[in-house]
Amino acid sequence: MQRVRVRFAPSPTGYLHVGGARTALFNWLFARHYGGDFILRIEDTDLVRSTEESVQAIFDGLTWLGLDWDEGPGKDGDHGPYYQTERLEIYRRYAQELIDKGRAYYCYCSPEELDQRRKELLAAGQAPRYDRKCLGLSAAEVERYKAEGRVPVIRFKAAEVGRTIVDDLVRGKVVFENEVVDDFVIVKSDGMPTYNFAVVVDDHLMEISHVIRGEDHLSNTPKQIQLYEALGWEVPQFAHISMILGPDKTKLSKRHGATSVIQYKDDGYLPEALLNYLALLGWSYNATDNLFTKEQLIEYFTLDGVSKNPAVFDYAKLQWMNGVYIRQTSVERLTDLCRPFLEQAGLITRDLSPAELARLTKIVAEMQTRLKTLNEIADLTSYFFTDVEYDEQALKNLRSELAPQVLERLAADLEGMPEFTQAALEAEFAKLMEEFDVKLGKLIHPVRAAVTGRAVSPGIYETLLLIGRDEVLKRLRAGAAKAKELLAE
RNA sequence: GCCCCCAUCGUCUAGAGGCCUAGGACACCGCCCUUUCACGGCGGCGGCAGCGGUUCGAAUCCGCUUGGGGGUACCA
Repeated sequence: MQRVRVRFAPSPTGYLHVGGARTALFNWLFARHYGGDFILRIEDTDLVRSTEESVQAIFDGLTWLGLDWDEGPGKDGDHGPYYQTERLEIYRRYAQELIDKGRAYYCYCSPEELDQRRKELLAAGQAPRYDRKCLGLSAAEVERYKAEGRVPVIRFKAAEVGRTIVDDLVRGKVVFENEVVDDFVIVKSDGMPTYNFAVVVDDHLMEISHVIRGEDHLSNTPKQIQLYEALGWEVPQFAHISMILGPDKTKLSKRHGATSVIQYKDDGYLPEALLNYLALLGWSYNATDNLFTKEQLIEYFTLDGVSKNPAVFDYAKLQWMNGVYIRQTSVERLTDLCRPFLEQAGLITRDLSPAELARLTKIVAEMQTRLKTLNEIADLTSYFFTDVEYDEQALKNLRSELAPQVLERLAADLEGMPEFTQAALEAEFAKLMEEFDVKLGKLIHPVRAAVTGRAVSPGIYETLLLIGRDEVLKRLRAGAAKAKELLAE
């Protein structure tokens, strides 16, 4: 078997989309599995839509996911350059070769004219294919067009009979009648190659062995195969993976939720979680496993496991998986990951003293089983850093005859306690349980409400300890006052 | 319009003619654990799009219908 060389070839016209990331991932896994090369190529021939920021977004997204490339921008190999706009001379050469071979020709039809004729054909119920008006242009006609100031495109002279078969690794043999492919443009009037042309030239010159890409490219493949054949080149292996859909089964887009890889980072997803989830969209290893490390994915990934049906992006499952990875990671790393979110919420500062960091780490540890995404950390832990604000449920838990008594009594006892420890707290609550003759829960609910302003928090002892004695006393007394106030109403 | 792809629980999927009274995961619903919320454990709900074939036997093969997706650009 020849050396495996695959590529991810995005066009830099926006952020890195999760669909693109999934294509990159499959290519990357394929390369790593077979010990081949993963190449990154930037398809920036659309001068209008391509931007520098988008190129950076692609780098950032891939890097965040840990998808490193063996050749590409910033990593020169023997097959560069890796930006198509830097390869124009190459495309020009092969376009000329096709013209010389009689397999391509200049076309002076304007977009407006083409559009009109296309509409006419459509209206007549016919396939909207190019009518070859410019195929046999005489020298005089060419001169006339030039005099009119027309700038030509170059069209490929497609086969008119027979059929082109795409032998696809995931879909099997797909047959296209050649009569359905018309003389498509290979070089635009601005001198840029079109996608179908550049992709063939580059994939050949870069010695790509397998073209793994989205299913939206399947219909273009016969054009590309005809180009390979006209140029006398070997056709690579194709594998078209299905699309990623939104919950309404249409192509995934912004209105379905986040589609940008970096958006997931900003929303508090771990890269390994997104990676794992993406791997499962359209690929599976066996009937039972869902969780895979990157190493396992590399070991298990083959095209056999790729399914043909489109996959709906399931935010709920991604979220569950993110929770799994949050629980799996170390508290230290989790703390580091949470810090930017807490900083952004204004709950902590960028620089923390060792004591502050130690406390933060304990707080994060308490949240580890409660987080689905990192960005939840701020809301879940705000009362550890700021004054309490009672929410509705907390107010309810405070509104009882027992509450003020319990809170005041507890405050008094805690103040005089020799040690503020979990054991001491447990003993104290046990004592109060007897004194007030109530179950533990009856005690805890108002205390939690007073101390956190919430009905939900970590275990009460852990919470009290993390808030600290002085602050606890303050909050208990404030809570007692609030409770009385509520009763008076 | 024409061409191509796809079709198993709500979702991702296992299933490559008898192992399927269709398995797993997420979601959902119960129960257990429990000071709340999570986590965890246990259980439940729920599907082979329809119709015709082929076969002793079909989720699995074939055809049609229906539904969804993609392409049909001087976008990629």
